[in-house]
Order: sequence, then C-alpha cells, then structure tokens
Amino acid sequence: MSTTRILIADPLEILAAGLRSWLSEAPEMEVVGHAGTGQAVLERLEEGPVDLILMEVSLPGRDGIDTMREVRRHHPAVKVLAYSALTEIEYVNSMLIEGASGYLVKGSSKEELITAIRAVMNDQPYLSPAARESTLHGYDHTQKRMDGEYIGLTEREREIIRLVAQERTNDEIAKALFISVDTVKTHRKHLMTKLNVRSLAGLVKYARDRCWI
Amino acid sequence: MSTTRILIADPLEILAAGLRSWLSEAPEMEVVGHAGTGQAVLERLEEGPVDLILMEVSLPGRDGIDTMREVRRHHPAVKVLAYSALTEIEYVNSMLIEGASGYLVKGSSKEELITAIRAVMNDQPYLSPAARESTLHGYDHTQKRMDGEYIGLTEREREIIRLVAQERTNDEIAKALFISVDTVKTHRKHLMTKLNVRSLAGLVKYARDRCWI
DNA sequence: CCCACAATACCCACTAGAGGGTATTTTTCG
DNA sequence: CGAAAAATACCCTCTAGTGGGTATTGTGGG
Repeated sequence: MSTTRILIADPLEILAAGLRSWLSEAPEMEVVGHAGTGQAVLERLEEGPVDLILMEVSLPGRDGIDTMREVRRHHPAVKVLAYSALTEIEYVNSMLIEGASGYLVKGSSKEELITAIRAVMNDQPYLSPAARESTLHGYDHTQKRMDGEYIGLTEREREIIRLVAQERTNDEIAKALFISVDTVKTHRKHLMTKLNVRSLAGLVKYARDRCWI
Repeated sequence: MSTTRILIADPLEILAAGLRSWLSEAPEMEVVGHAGTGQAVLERLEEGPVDLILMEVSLPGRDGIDTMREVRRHHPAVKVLAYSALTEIEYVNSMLIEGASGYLVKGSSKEELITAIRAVMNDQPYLSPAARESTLHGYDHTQKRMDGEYIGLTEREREIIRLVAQERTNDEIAKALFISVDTVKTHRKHLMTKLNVRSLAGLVKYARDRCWI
C-alpha cells in the first residue's frame, strides 16, 4: 500500500499538529502540508502531489464549499474529506454535492478519523453519524425543503448577505452599492428563499458559518 | 522551576493533541487534561491540581465567560489564559474582567503560545496583538461604548436572545414563555442596549459566538 | 427596612422588513 | 445567435421590529 499524502485545510495550524500526532499511529498516512485559507489550498496543490484534503467548511476568504468546487474542477483526482464542526444539512449537502468523498465531524475520535480517511482512500464514502443524521432527518424539524437541491448564491447576493449580517439596513446597503432599496429587498427575498430561512436571523447565521462576516 | 500543569478547555480533543505536540519542546510544561465543556473544566479542577487553563470562549453549555467566573470563585489560584479565535472587544473585555490573565488568539504560532504561557505563569498578563488592538481600538469603527463596562445578561435575557437567534418572532417567544409580547419587546430593548447592537443581526452574532444557538 | 434590580406590562409613534407580484435590461453561456 | 440567468426596479400590503417613555410587582442583599 502506498503512502497517503494528506493536506489539512484549516485556519488553525495547531490542528495540523494535532493531526500529525494522531496519524503517527497510522504508518501509511503522512501529513504533507497545512493551508489556512482556500487560496492556500489551491496554491499548495500546484506545488506537489496530494492524495487527500481534510477540508474545513469555514475558511476565511474562499470558504470550504467554494474551494471544494475549484479542487474538483482543477484536481479531480484529489479526494476531499470535509472536516467541520458544522453539522447542518445545508453544509453537509453542499460539500457532498460539490464532490466531497465524505463528511467528518470535528470532535470525532482519533479512531473515527483514521477509519474515515481509510474509507475514503478505498473509494468508500464516509459520513460521521451526525452528518448522516443530517442527510436523513435534517429537514424533519425545520420545515426546510427535503429535496436538498443545492442552489448557489450569486456574487451580488453574497455581497448583500454580508452587509445585512453586518447590521446594515436596506437603505444603507442601497447607498453603499449605488442601487435602489427595492433592489436590495429583491436580493433579500431571493436569499431567504434560497437559504430557506424565515428572517434576518437565518441569514446572519449562514453568513457567520461561511466566514463571510 | 516547577512543572506547569496545563488543562486545555476546548470542544476539540484534537486541539489538545496539537498542544501536547507543540509543548513537547517546552520541557517545563505538561498538558494534564482536556475538557470539552465548561462543566468538564469545573469537574476536572476538583480531581487534581492544575496550574493553568487554556480556555476557549466558545464552549457548549456553560461557555468560557461563565466558566471563567466559576473558576475565579472556586479556584482563585488557577491561572486562566483565554484562547479563542474571537477577537471582538466584548469577548476580550469579558474574559479579562472575569479574571483571565491573558487573551491568546487562536491561530497564534507555537512560539507565541509558549511565550504567552510563560508570561502568565510569571504573573505577567499576556495579550495577543489582535486582542490588544481590540482593547485599544475596538470601539473606533463601531460607535460602541468606549467605557467597556461589563454588563451581564440576566437568565431571562439569555432565554430571549437564544430564541430570537433561532428565528422566532416576538409573538412566538411570548407564547412559548407565557408572557406578553410587550415584555419580550422590553427584554429585546434591554439586550440591544446592553450589547450595544443596532438590530437583530447583532443579537444573533453574539448568541452564535457564545454557543447559545 | 429600604434599595436596587429583575421581570413584567403597557403607552405611543415610526421604520424596517417580509411576502406577493411584475418587468426591464444586461450578461453569460451553450 | 438565442435562451437562461442575473441584476435591476417598481407595485402593493401587512406585520414585525425599533425607540422613547412609564409603571407595577416581587425578590434578594445590605
């Protein structure tokens, strides 16, 4: 069996140290790098071979979901195992739809981590219990759409959600972007529909999770 | 010099592994435990001596700020170094007011971590640059009160902020708690004044940071 | 025993946001 | 080129939230 070269994509370098320590008992695995941002992930992939990325969803700048898409496009052979504390259905779905081979919940034990990596390297998808639970019952209690259709936000919508999450009023946003208040309202309506939330609170949580604020 | 016994209070066990790995080059430091919740911190302190706690602000259940207060009350000799990715002035202030000896920003290098622990153990407060920046200029751009007065929230106010952050309307909250809508509005007013935010968005962010939702 | 505080509840006024449309222009992409 | 998507902007209505008061009751601490 050849060595599995692992890149950890997480804002915290100390997490890479923890991972190295944990994987020391899995001789066929080697941590070959750490990237603190989505951009750094893409740059690292150009520099040398990587077999698997442990990818946090919440990355500053280009987040894990966006990075996932880029990795799929430019490096289809690299496997990605999502690795985040977030277990909400929208993030699990988004990562899987973008091509992740599994979703490991942060806080998993050393044993589960190693099991997950081995599974993914053997082309078997791996989902942590909490992530599996989300894909099965994530919509039960929340009136959310069951279809799980992944709907991306446009660039303009991302700008708007960032601003509303920063406590800006529609009026302030309109002035800042040189557009009409009505247009801002339209974008908000689209955002709330796409993300299936009831109010501003849902938008704020989503933006926070994706490190947009 | 005697050994510094360190307890790491953080939801992620792998962080404790990373810390152990990093501190292996500081021979006088020893990681003697890991606690994933505020409750676990207090229980661990009853079981054996600890010199310093590396305390995350965002802990599930009883968060770092509340735990800090309990540690001060029952174990005044134990030093606490706050350790979080949050750099907002309210969290830095809260932890320091509750008695933390320093505030280390997650994402700091191994060297800074060791420096910070040594400083704190020598009774010198330590603040990461970003945390210091917050205490000095945290209010410059945000119209927030400069006095930095720490105002605790009451239990009822915490209930309310949890619910508003969960996308509940005032009406739903009133029905759930068997109180008048006007009372809910009053609590919201108090919350917004105390936390110095402009709208629901600010309340949601605060609740999210403190792991209340 | 008082004072401070927490929790409750109401008044008024005003604004912002939610929810339903439709429609135009521009951009993007097959 | 032509279709689809994105960004723009307006209509309407209604509810929810913000912001300023005041006031009562109960409770816990000094």
